[in-house]
Amino acid sequence: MISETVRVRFAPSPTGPLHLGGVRTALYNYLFARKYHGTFILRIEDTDQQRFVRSAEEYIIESLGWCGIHFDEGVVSGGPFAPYRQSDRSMIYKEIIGRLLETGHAYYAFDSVGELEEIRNRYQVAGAEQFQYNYKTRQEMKNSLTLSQQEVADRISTGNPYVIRIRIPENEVIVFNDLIRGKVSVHTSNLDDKVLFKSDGLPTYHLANVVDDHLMKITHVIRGEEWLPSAPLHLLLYRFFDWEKTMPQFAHLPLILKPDGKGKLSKRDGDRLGFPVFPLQWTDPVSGEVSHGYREDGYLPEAFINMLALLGWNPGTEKELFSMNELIDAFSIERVGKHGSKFDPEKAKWFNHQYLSHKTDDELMEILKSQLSRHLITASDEYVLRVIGLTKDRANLIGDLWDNSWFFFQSPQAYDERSRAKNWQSPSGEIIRNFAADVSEMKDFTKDTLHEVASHFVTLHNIKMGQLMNPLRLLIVGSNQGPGMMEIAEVLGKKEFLQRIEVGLSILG
RNA sequence: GGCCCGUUCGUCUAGUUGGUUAGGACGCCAGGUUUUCAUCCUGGAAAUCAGGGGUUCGACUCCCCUACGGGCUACCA
Repeated sequence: MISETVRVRFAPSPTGPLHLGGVRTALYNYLFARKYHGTFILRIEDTDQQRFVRSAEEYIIESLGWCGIHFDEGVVSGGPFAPYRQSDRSMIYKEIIGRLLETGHAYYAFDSVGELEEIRNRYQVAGAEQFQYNYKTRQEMKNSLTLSQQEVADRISTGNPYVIRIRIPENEVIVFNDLIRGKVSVHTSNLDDKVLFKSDGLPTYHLANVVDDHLMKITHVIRGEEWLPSAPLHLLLYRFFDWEKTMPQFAHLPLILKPDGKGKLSKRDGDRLGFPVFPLQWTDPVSGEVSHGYREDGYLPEAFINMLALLGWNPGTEKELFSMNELIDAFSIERVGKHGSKFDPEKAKWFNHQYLSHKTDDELMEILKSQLSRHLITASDEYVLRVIGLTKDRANLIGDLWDNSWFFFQSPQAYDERSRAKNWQSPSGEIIRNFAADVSEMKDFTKDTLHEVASHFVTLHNIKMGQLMNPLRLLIVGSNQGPGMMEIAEVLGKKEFLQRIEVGLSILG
């Protein structure tokens, strides 16, 4: 089925940070391209100068790079179809739209934004159906269909702002085959005469997208479901330009929905429910507002990608852990689901836990060391490695490495109130004091010998192991967390161990 | 409102020539391991396959209707 050389593109609009859904769209395009040994292109669709955000393009590139999604052609590396930024291609669109004007498939329209708004209002007040600039209404509007040729020429030459609209044919059914949904059909009477060229001299998405996909020899358009309703318009454009023979195939991806409630996932949901919606942290250049990112929140890119890949696609097997190469191998557009998926932040955490626990101790050591340096702590590799061995199973996020092990590197600054209330009883002080005395006699300070001493101690004093261990942990760690008490003690060493007890006793009694 | 798309455990999903005890995963619950908290292991609850009609010996699988959900309906993408 896929015989020709595959060329696909990811074509984001630099209006802000790329969110989860955008990353997934990029990912599916990337997997598809790699799977068929095709070319993957990054095109920047910056035809909206109102919403343009300067730092967005850089953010998008950095995000996808972090994810391991790399481009063969595009704004970064260039390529045979440069330029890849639509604002740098405006001459191309300007020239090409002339063909549609000549063939009568497009026309000039002089109705101002204000006039249009007024008409929409009038329709609404009258309780009529929503106003559409279409075959029914275009005869009553100010455009090159209703105005004399002379007046049109005059208006243009005197600088009267205008747009160029497509002239949607009447009474026709547009049918196309979507790779994910199968046959989709729309009657042209439901389509409106969309603006192709704005009065600012730049094309709209619809025109630029079709022109560039054709010029860049795109074979498959894999994009979000929000484009499905306008796909028939795009098809018409291919026909009017006489590009139908090389028209790409379409695949419309279902959307990613909010975890709770209804609607598509938005930035607000992340803030509200406490999970990142963006791959990287984003600082809004205007408001200065900072949004969380998966990278900064401690997710591994492999985990993030794996999670995203399975949100809307599945391999048909029970395997769920996939490296990028495995994804490329297993991916197929036919196995992308048709319906939207609610995003589950808990599952994202689970994926991260999986990837973290599959890392080697050496890899984790490097990560923890970088966290240590941030806390101005230095420790030998050997020591960090021992700590990793004891704490790595407990981490979900990268930050947990430090959160679960900081007490190996510094003594507790405070004693957790709840642990204290639960584990520090009146006899605790005396128990610990006596135990510390026994420990100070020890020559061989290992977890095994400590256990022996502890067992002996609890038998002798006729107490339960917990009565010794729990308060001990409180003094050593500061709360009721962490790996086995004696394992911690062994790593800490006798001197540090006894010192923490001494300090703790002086505070808690 | 109109148009388009969709609908299997709470969530992500398997189920592709119609015949399955409707499978897995996350989460949840219980038990085990443990000196704590996690991890880990074992087990469990959890879908009348949105509802109703057909077609058929037989439908989650095919058709129709309804309901519900989502998207679009800008000189935004």
